[in-house]
Amino acid sequence: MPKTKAQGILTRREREKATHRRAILEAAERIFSEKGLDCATMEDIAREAEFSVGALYTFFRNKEVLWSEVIAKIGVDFLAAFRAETQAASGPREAILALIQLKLRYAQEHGAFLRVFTETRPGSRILPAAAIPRNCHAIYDTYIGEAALLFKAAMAKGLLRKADATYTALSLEGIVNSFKAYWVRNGMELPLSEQARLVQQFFFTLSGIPKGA
Amino acid sequence: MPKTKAQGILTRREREKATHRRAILEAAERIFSEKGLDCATMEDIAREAEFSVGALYTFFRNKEVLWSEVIAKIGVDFLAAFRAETQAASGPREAILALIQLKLRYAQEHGAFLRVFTETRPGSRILPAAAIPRNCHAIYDTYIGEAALLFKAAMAKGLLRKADATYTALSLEGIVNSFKAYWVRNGMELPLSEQARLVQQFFFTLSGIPKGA
Amino acid sequence: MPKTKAQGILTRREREKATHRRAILEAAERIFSEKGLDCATMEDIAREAEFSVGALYTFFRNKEVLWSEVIAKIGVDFLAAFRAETQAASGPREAILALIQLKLRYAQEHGAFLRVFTETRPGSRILPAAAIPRNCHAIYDTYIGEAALLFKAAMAKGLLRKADATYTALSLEGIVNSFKAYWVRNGMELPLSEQARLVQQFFFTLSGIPKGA
Amino acid sequence: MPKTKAQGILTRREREKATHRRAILEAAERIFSEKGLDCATMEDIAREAEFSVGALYTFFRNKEVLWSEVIAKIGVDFLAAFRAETQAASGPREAILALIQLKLRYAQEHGAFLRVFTETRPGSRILPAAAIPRNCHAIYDTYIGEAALLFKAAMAKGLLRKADATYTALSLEGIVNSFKAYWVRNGMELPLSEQARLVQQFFFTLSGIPKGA
DNA sequence: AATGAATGAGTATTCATTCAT
DNA sequence: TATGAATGAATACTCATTCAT
Repeated sequence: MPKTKAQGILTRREREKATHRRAILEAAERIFSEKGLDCATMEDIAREAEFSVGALYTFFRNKEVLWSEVIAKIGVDFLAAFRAETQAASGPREAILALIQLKLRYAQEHGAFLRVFTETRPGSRILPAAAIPRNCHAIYDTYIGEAALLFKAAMAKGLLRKADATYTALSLEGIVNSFKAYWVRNGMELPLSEQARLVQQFFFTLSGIPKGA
Repeated sequence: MPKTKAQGILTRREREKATHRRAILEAAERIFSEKGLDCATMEDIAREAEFSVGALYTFFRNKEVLWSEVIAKIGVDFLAAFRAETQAASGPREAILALIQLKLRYAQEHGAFLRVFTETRPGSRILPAAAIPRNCHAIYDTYIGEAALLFKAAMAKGLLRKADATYTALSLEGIVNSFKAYWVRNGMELPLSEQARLVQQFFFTLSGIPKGA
Repeated sequence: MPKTKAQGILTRREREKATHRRAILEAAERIFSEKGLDCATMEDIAREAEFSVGALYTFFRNKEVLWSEVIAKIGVDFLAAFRAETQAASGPREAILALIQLKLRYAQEHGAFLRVFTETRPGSRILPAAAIPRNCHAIYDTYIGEAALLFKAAMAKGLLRKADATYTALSLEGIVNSFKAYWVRNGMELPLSEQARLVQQFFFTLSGIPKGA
Repeated sequence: MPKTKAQGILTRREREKATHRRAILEAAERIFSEKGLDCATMEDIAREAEFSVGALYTFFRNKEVLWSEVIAKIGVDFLAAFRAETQAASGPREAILALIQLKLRYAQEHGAFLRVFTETRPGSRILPAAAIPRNCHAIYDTYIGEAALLFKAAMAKGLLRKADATYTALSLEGIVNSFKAYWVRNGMELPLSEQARLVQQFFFTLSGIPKGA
């Protein structure tokens, strides 16, 4: 039994354990985002993390749990970044641009992962149920809800045409995904800033209100 | 010894073979769209098709090929339907509505399948390469190209704001996908017609040009 | 689908399948009786049967089922042999001798297997429940019940002291097991006939009624 | 530096060590008798003992050794109890009853453990050899030898029919085991005293000499 | 001595694919 | 052509054992 210690103070042992856990999670994310849940093997992940297979199971009960934690981590991180960046923006227009940039950056860095949040079917032969999406969907819905508020503000300011805010948020989601996939499929390696510019320009052309109107 | 036959005339043997092939393809589509490439087993498909596993291999070299043919079939069918329905439409506005309805119907009937066409990563532990998407991407690109022409015509008629036609096509794609996923995730079982109405209304609110402008 | 055939007539395919199934069952029995349920591996059994591991699963859903079928087979065979041999005996005394010989022979040939029938605890890390013994216990109880009738007849004929017939049957069971284990532990390799003679002599000394009484 | 100490006087350290060792042994017995050698894990035992896994290895080289010590402890305890209780008995008849009670009590408390002493085959995938039984068999043989003397005395007193004393001892062993297993299998939860009465009555009916003979 | 995280060999099970009939 | 039994490589997960602290 560990010796008594002040609360909140982690022993070296505990700090190390936390570090290792994080390392495994990060390795898992790299492997999963490269191969997907089914194609990634626990051995792949162990090798990437430079741990033994057994170690993975010290931290995560099984592959599904590991997957689910990876997903949740990305979702939580994304939500936090979304809040931070939109609040830091000087106005609705800038916040929308920040959102576009964020989505593109995450799509770039986390591969097919973001898609998981909008996935509507099982996706694993191990756990046939859709247990994972549950918590993910909640995070995603929160994000969409907050994004909708942002669009509402933009509409109030006369930056966007008036329309249902949630559907507007979903529209931007869909447009970013669609454009991004198009660029990847066609091997167009535009810099992120250019990608963001294109999406923004297009979105405002579509739904923006012309200056002189 | 097969009897000599006029070209274009199929023997009973050949007709049967074609029928069997089609039956397997259809069974495979049902199973794949329910379980996905990795979770579906060849035995599942054989059972659904009421053939033996061996029979599957007489028609399709391996699982990947079968998958790829299923995908291609859907793509080809979709493209044909797209052409038929847009050409039958009385004008660009009606053609766009037809396109929306078609996409929603396919999403409904073919589950996550359409997503495959925009998929940018492997997806199977068997053939890790992205060999499949190749032909699929070609079909998809053709479709996007033709849809772009449709949007160009709509812009020329003053129905839509002027913008890059391809990106406009991609936008509609993204919006339909996004909305559809949202409805599925939230268990909203709207009738297809209502779904189409919502998408259309929204798309035109976004990028349409008000009557009086 | 196999062509229609007269009922009860097996095709070559079916005959072969039955043969293979039997071969696997026999190999499994050899391995299980040498190593026990937990120590025996499916690969051991496959090697012994000269089949692939996969083949084992064509016939038996999993290791537990295979084990359980092996057990059941031995139990059923034993019961059949018990009935055949006791009915063939010229009288109760001879029937009891036949029973003793049979038990000793089975103990010899099937190793620790018979013990399974009297096992009262789980016995496998795979299936923690005691699902297997269920059917086995039924077979064993049937055997004990029929053996009791035999002892009742022997008592009626004045060959054995009067006592509860079931407990008498259990007593003989216990004595045979105990003696057999003793001989094995001490490396005494008596011929079966001698083993039977010793048990019989002892059992009748214990519970028989002296001629002159 | 350990302080010098008189022989036979244990330091606190040594006393504690002995206590811990005993605690582990007892925990191991509980777990082993519940799950058996193969199904019990070192972690199960550690948890039950409220020690770490590592601690188990400071006292016992490996699982087999721990198992073997547990077995030996039970055997040694049993032998001691057997000697104490039979010597305390007022005569052979009472001693035999005490023996029956003792065996039934041990069977009750130690589950399938006693069976191990008559086990004639390996029993673990770890150490495939039969190394363990060695010492156990010696203890068991000693017990059987001493029990035989007891039966010899009973025969001399005219309480039992004359027969080989060792086989008589083995017979009682077998009868107790057989009856006990029968009761457990059939869910009969007789009190120990009733169990003992039944065995005793039966044993004497079988091999006792009627009063009037 | 005690801890418990890390190791990695071992095993049941699945499933795409082949091939004799 | 069609069958389906047989193959065997692949993989998630377990657990005895070690060892740095």
